[in-house]
Amino acid sequence: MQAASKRQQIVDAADELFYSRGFAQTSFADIAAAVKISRGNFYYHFKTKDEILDAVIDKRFSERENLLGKWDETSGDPMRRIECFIKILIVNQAKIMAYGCPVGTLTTELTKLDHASKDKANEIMALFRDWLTRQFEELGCEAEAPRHALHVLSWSQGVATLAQAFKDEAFVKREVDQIVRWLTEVSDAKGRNH
Amino acid sequence: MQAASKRQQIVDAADELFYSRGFAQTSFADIAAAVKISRGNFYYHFKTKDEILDAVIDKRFSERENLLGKWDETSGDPMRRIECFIKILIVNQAKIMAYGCPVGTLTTELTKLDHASKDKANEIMALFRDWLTRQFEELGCEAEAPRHALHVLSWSQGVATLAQAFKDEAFVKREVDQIVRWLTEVSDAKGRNH
DNA sequence: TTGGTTTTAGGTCAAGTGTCCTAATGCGTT
DNA sequence: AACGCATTAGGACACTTGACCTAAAACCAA
Repeated sequence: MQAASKRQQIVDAADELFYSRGFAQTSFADIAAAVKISRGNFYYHFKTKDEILDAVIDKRFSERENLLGKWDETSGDPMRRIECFIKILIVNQAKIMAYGCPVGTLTTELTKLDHASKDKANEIMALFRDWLTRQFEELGCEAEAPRHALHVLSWSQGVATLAQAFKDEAFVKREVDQIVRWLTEVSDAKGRNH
Repeated sequence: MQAASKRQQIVDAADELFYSRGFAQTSFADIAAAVKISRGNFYYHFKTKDEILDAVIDKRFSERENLLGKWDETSGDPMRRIECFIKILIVNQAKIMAYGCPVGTLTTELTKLDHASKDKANEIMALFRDWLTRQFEELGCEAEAPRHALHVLSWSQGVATLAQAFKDEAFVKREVDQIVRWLTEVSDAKGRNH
């Protein structure tokens, strides 16, 4: 009948709302209204708010996992792949300028709430970190790979935060270009060693 | 009688709580309990929650303003001053790893809430940006000064975000060293032009 | 049609929220 | 001692929250 199951619709709506308003500031009623169901029906699908949060985190995790996996397959060059990662800042610019990075803002909020699922949310960040580490390893950076990975991740998080604060499109573009240049330097430095 | 006025005590307590738990998740009762006053007495000092928020933002702003001003006076070298700014990440490491950057997390939260005082909070970030711009100008970077300022600010925000996520002390130290090295390069490049 | 499962609507509940009021208390000045 | 002001306590209010229940509706297989 319906394209997506009601449960999936709820998770999708909650995902959007948690992103745009924050987890704590999104109520059952908000989500229910977004999916156009009653609050009672809502309870049928999810017993607690934390249950929805876990579902949203699971969704975000697997979506990111799929995206990274696709990049692994489509572009043979690890350097290209890291570039893809960085370019998310451009692709999702509008949303990032409005609500920040979905991953960064969620981990920050859940940590402040000292929420039971904060570690689970952090795993998305760790997914990025580990994927980036693998890319740098393939690039020939053995010992430096984990450090480079954190560097790129940190860089992009900073750009997202300031993009939200100042809404400066040129700044985002500039920083992305700069990361790519830095990436080229790292890659070239490795190339000279072979 | 008391060292600080009751009003000041309330603002201080609210400042701490807004930082550690977030604005929306801090209730009147929380603040009242922290200062050991009744909720009714609370209303005598502040009529609305937004009024407290504004007072907290004012406090944070002037505190940062004073700190930057002190650096302007004590160290004659703009390069030293920017270094001081970056080293906050080390000085406040414990709190940053627990709650993130006080300025960054507040602007993020208020933007998501679409709160009336979000612009006011952003002014603290702008204060940093403008101060950094002046330092880079003094360093001899004319046209690049605003760009360098945003770069340093963005860098530090990224480090704060990841520090909170991964609690990796070595990472923070490494990134701080790296910013200082980058700073030296920028400064040296300018030095050659004279 | 029947019967059973899935799904829905609507209402209730206790707890907590920001806001607001009033009465009482302390305290310094006269 | 008496007055006036600043400060405090405690409760009331209207409202929202997540959680929970029950009964009706929709659906589907036998």
